[in-house]
Amino acid sequence: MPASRHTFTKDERLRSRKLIEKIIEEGKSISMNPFRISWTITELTTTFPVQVAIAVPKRFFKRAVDRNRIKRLIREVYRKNKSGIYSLLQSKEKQCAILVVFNGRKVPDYEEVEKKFLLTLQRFEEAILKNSR
RNA sequence: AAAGUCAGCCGUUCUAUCGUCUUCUUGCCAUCGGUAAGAGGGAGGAAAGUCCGGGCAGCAUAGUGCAUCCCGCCUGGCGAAUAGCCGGGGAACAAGGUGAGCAAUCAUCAUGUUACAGAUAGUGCUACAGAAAAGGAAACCGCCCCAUGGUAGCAAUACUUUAGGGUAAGGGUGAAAACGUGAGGUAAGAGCUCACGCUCCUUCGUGGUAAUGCGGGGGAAUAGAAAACCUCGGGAGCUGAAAGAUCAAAUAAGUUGCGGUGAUGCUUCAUCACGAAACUACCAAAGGGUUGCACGCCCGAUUGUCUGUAAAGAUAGCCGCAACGGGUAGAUCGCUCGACCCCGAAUUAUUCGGGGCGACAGAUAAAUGAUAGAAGUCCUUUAUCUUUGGUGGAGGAUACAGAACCCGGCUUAUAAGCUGACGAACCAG
Repeated sequence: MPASRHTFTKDERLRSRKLIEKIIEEGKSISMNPFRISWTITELTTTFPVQVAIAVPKRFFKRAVDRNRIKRLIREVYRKNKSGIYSLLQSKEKQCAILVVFNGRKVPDYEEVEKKFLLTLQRFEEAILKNSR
């Protein structure tokens, strides 16, 4: 597994309706403005340790262009900074399904997303560590 | 002129790094997939709203009515199209020019506008203001008559108070005041009467493919809005890609239970008897279909075996219903070229073959991207030169917006640029 590469292929995306429903029903979550991460430790059908889905609510962003833009920004930041989570989960030999929700009201720029999402990811890693003990 | 408004056209480009979906080729792992590399392709004029019309798919389909939805002047062209667009014409309306008329109004000219069937089928509505807002209703001011009191006057009469009545001409309110103008008439007035005029219906003649125009006769009515309901005419079977198909059987086979039929009546023919054929009814005996509803219509087992003297009964088969069973947000297909044109063949409205024309993203919790830099275009400012311009510097702007089965339209959103129209001044009055 070439963990150093910043890829984001089909298998790294969370594409199963069932799993998403499972996260919403029984997953744990942390919030940190403007992001919210929900996850559940489960077995996946892929060899990657994590599958991610990104959601932007239609309530706050009526136009599809805005929603697409936000999703793409979050995806880029995740793609470039996912290695920490990967190595963490691989060391625990676990797999995880994650749902990222953007709760802001304005379309952010790249710098803002990078700064805040990285912080959120850190909190997420800490939460995983706590839970596995 | 400039700003601006409206309509149409157009809808910037390149490089680097890191990524993404898809097709093909090659290598490796390995077996129908994974992975790596390379090459090709990867949002729009509206992809949007989902407002019309189709293709395609499934289900349904004798027929009629009701409901629901869509369309609404005529004609020619394009078109699959009763959609839409373009051209021509008709009608209505608007503010103008010219002419006729006492006037209302009419004729004509050019321009613009029109979801342009019906408000004279019916029900309801018409804010505010106003006395009154739709049975030809309504009396605030005004006008007139009669009675009565007062003042002035010799008197006629004039002014005036109060009560009753008449009056829709005038004023005022309003988007709109219930036909308009002129004359007669009257106490004052009024379609009360007459003439002319406006609107609608009908009939005859005539021009036009038609919408409809012109002329004559007869009749009726007189506000607006049909984008309030509605009426008339024309059209539409219903549901939409989460359609639908396939993935070992795929809500099948099979099993069980319940109900029914098996075994109704009548007519004709035939026989010693058994029987045969057709019809009808309960709605059959249960049930099903007609996919919004109703009427109506249609489908639907009735064929054997056994027991019994017979009546009848049992059962197979068949029909219907219910339960069990198997499946359940996974994969593949649909899913990416065509409602196009020409020729030939078969054949009778389709198929096959060949050629041409124009297109050629195919994702599925959602690919087509992110970051950095540069160019282009436009604006502001500034410097300079060979000054109606050119060349530099600095700063700013670069819209609306993201495919979701596919087409043809409509509607709405749009920076900058381009094109056209309107729009100032001047002249005249």
